[in-house]
Amino acid sequence: MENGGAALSRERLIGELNQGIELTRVLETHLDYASPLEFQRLLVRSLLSTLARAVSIAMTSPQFPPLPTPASSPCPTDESHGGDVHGRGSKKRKTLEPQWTQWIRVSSAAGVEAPAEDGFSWRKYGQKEILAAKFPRAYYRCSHHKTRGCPARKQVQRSDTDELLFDVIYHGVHSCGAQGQVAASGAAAVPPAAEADGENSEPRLRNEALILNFRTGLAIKPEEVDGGDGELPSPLFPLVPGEPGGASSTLAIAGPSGSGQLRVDPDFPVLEMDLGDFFSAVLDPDFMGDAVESKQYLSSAPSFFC
DNA sequence: GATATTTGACCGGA
DNA sequence: TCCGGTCAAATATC
Repeated sequence: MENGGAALSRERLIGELNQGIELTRVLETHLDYASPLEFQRLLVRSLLSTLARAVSIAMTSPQFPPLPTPASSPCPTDESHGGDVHGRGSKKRKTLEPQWTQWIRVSSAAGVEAPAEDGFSWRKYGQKEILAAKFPRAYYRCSHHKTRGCPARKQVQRSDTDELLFDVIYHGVHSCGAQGQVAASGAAAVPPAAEADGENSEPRLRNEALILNFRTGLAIKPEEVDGGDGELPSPLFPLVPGEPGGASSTLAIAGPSGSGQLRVDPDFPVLEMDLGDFFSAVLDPDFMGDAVESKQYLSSAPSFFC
């Protein structure tokens, strides 16, 4: 309750640091691809911006609640803590899995009960009415929770203010390494290109492969762009694959830049860009030559991997 | 029949 | 004691 603010700051800090990791990874990827220097420079700039924000959060919120475990890495290096799986007799262990949390806002087409797939296979294990919320919160865990002990979980809750928006909170990271199993869930799975390269895919392509998944059928509406002065929860977010038939799903980012656009840092307005170009360019270096014009890009790769 | 979802109950932290 | 998170039996769907 009274720790809500500090906890939120901590989560935001984790999110910022996590973004820094992802930015570094993307930068590394694009170094491999000998991407334009300007693009690489912007990645570095985004990285610096993210780290600066992390430092700012840490400095303005000096009293973070102590972490229950000494884990300093966002990656679940050891799943043995608390024996997350098959914990008979202990039905609640929310403090045993700090790892990292990510706030995401996606909006789906009207009538959709839940945000579309985010690249992983989830299994719903509970739903709860939340006191302060109009809509119940749904609890999901990775489908490989039992078979592989994957600790990844997520909470999905419809926004009170906008029924088309969903707040998705991710807990933990996928240790199952099954980012490609979306195909089993049907919609917008692995695009032809990704499938073709799947056999020869390399580790460095993991993020690209995941995000390429979202490029298929993804419709982004750069609409209702309205400035604001709030804080951006985290530019890191899973994307929303559209309907197979082309029905649009809208990706929205909660934050000062409103829906349809991503602003990396309020202090760096130069890094504001259109999402459609952003995804098509950043997430697929092969297309950069076509997509990169005079805009700048940065990473938004979901941080599900270690 | 296998798998996924729903839902009420239980547990534990605050 | 309240409330959020999880379990697990019942139910639905494929």
